[in-house]
Amino acid sequence: MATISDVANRAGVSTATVSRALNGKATVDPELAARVLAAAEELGYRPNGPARNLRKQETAVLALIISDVENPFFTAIARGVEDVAHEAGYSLVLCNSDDTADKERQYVDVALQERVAGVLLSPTGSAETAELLARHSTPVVAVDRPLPDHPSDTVLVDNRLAAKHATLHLSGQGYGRIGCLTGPSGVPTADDRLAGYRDGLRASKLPGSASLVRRASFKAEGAQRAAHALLTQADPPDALLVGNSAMAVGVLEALAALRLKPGRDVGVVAFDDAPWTTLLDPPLSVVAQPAYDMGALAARLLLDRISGDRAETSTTTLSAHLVVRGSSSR
Amino acid sequence: MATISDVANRAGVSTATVSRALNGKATVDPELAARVLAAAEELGYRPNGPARNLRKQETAVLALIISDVENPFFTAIARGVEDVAHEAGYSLVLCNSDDTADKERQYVDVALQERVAGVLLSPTGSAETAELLARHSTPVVAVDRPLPDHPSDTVLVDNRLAAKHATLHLSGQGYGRIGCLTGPSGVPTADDRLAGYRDGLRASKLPGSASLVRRASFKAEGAQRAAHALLTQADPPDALLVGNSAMAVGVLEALAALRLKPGRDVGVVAFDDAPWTTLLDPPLSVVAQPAYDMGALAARLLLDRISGDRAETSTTTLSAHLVVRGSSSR
DNA sequence: GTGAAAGCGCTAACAG
DNA sequence: CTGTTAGCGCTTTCAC
Repeated sequence: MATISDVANRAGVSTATVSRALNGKATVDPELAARVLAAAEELGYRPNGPARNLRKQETAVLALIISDVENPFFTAIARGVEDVAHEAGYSLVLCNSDDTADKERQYVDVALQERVAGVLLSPTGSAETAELLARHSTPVVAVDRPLPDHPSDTVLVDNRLAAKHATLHLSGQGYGRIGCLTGPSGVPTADDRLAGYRDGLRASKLPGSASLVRRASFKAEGAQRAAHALLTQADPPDALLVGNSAMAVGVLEALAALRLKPGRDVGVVAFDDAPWTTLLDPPLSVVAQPAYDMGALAARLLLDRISGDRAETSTTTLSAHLVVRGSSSR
Repeated sequence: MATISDVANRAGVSTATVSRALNGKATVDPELAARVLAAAEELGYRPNGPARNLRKQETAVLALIISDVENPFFTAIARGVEDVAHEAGYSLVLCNSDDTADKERQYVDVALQERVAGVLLSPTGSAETAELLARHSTPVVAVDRPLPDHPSDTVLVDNRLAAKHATLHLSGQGYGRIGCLTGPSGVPTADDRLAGYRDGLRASKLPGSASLVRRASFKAEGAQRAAHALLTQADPPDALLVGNSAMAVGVLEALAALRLKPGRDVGVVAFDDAPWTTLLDPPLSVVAQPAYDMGALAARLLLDRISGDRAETSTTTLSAHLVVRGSSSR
């Protein structure tokens, strides 16, 4: 592949001039600049990224490490990140941690090695990753979940409050035995939603009970089993607060299998909005999270930090809002 | 950040030895190797990726350029790619072209600059991109759509045949005026599905008519408008073949707004399976594409080509299969 | 088995 | 305004 000196030879100038011309530095004779541009074009010249990055000691790439590319919540975040990154001339490397501390550490490792300008992370909660990041000076912002132990810029949503509101809504609709299906213990979003659910129960003077709560992975399958167990036990719940939209699929399947109708038989509110929720009969009530905005904001914070504009770390908590549809009233 | 010579100093050896030790070359005194490893650990040393890439004239990263991270079909492909890439020690850079020739070219450009080992591309159809790729020697494999004009390794699905089967199925269920809602003209998958639909019509001796066909972007919104127009015209279709799952959402919304029930009033088959399709009443019949497998296969082809194992380019066409559910029978 | 030294392609002083 | 030159951090001959 053509190098800068090939271009220099062809244009009859030095490599320095080529570099200046190609990078749009002011001080280049227009005529020479034109010759350089022409030569570069003819040769199909592309600057060698690694060489440039090595020399400049910086890259124009951001890494985004999320737990699941197939989860619409995270892809919406990715969209937000990508739009502002792209706007600012940065590329985005997307990585899947699968919510695994090990894969997460591996990806953080390569991000560090490749000397990315910054990393956006939805942390699994592994202290090791946080440690790793803290030891190096690469700017980081945590999205959706905080980075354990080490303060960093963070963009969260107020899951606890949203869960409380959803629970109060259910209670207000006359459901008296509200259950909760949330994610794995230790995952902050899962724990916060559970806490908010308990807040809601308390505020509406409803009885809480361990038998009304189940945990599962944030996937459809586990949620289906958990919902089935919950609904077939003695004294089953008459409403369910569900941890995310993938789980909602499982819950709805379990309901259908038991010939229970959302709303009429069992009130349902799930976290995450999705385009298909309005197609159901009845449509699904949801807690909509501002995923795109979270991504965009996180990217902006990261870019600011990269350019050294801010010193103090900040935590921004966005609010989610309840969208009431048919599945949460009889 | 610590460099290789910091490590060398601390271990009391040369940088060459550090390099050899860290890369697991056989010929290093075990005792020295241990000292090197210890020093590297203590300093939190990470090899400088750009420097290494520059020196080795190669990188361990693959670029995947798709039109939409929020489209489950493409994320499933990404999953397949990522799993095999990761397995082979490669990282994946994911980029969104938004089905825009311009963004696509831009991303191909950075991929070329960063000297990625190879690129996987779901081409928009822009000849310019194909040209660009062909001029440089970076290995490429096209996924889901062929690269215009320039032969390359390609992984496709037989959209045409699948569309024909779906149409025949609809006709077999007694629908006599089958319509088709497909993607933008020029997008091969959209055109192939339309062609297959026409094949199906012909094979079942059903009348074709321009008034039964509409094009829209592969998104819900446009599809909703198009479906509404189709269904409110004189002599509306009694069944619809729909281009993808996002469009299906729009179509189903249009149907609901018109108080038309899928299956009973209008038969519906849509491309792409999705977890929520079984939650609908009636459940949605779909053409399921082997997206994950496409990604995995494409990645394997690319890896083979990178290691120079193959010379001839190949085109692999996978088949999609019809999943019959309630929306395509009365 | 180990070290010295060259050089990957580029940018940024520094001279002219 | 342009060219010469050094050097980013690493791997890899080439000597020893």
